[in-house]
Amino acid sequence: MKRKPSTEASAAWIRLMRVQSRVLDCVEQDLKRAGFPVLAWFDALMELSRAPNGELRPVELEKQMLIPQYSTSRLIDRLVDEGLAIRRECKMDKRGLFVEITPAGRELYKKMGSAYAVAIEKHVGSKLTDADAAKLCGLLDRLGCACHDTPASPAPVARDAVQAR
Amino acid sequence: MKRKPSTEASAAWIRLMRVQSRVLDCVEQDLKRAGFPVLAWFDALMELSRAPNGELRPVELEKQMLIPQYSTSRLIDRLVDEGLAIRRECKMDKRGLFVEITPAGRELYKKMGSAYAVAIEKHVGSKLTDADAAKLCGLLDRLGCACHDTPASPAPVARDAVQAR
DNA sequence: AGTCACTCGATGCATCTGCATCAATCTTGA
DNA sequence: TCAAGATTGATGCAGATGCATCGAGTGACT
Repeated sequence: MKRKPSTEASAAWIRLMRVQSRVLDCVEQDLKRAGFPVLAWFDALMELSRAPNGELRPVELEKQMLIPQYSTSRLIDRLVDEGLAIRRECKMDKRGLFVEITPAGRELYKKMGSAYAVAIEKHVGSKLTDADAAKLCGLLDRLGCACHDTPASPAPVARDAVQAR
Repeated sequence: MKRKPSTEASAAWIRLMRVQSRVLDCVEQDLKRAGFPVLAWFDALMELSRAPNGELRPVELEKQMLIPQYSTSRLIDRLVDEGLAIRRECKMDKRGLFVEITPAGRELYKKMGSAYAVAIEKHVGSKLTDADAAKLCGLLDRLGCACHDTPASPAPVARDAVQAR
């Protein structure tokens, strides 16, 4: 019944953990050295700037980013503190609110996007052929069926939220 | 000019982040539900129990686990607090010390190992053939090497040469 | 020997995270 | 209509993490 994991499966697990940890670290360090905030901020700004009117309910942001509710709440706190977003009243549901990206937020999003693209190319793109990257995608998808991203996406950088731990 | 990452590379990056986050979460939750501590403890106990005499210098542990120095120091604190390891004097180098796994540590390592193996099989092994797992290993390995620090980036600050650990 | 640069491990501090819980509001159903 | 329950977002608290720095010890060079 409970077959032991094969050596191949174990090896894949170990590499999955180690390689992502290392690659994430490299990318985050590159961005940090360039004076940018953590990737989670970028993800949030991306979701907001894609949303109609540049605004979202926190609960929507939470679903997009796959992070816990309290985490969303505090992320919004920080974005608001930095003037990258504002909280707006939600008239339809007085429990809730809207978070709207500010011009400063859009500007940071844009600049960060370029640096991010460079970092991804440096730490991922340059090490794999497109065909191998596609193969890697296929294999990874089988491990986590929750990633329905269209590879045919025309966007330059990550068009989907990048999970920052 | 900075070449943009291909869509394939971006997709691979996104999946690498999301899938590992998700799989790690699944495995950690399985272990937590069974009453075990976090995986970092297991990793440490594994390194210790593999080492000759069941003891290692913190600096060695740090290299094996790829975590920062202070993180190692505090992980050892917790292991010692739980009676899973002890700190021993190091006569060869009075700056340093040895960390030695205790019988309780070995026992936890063993029990946790079984649960861990089941979880890996469930969340990784069962989803890939051995051949595919091997292919995945090969692709991931190519991402793992050398994150060399090129200060060639046009970014503002290029201060410390922080090496990713 | 004396100096200087370096390694090893610990720790103070600020921040971040996970967990539990809260108040306010909405929805449901009798 | 009103009570019961669910949903939304915030927060107090404990523990974890990142960063910088410290003190002790080592090793090399003069």
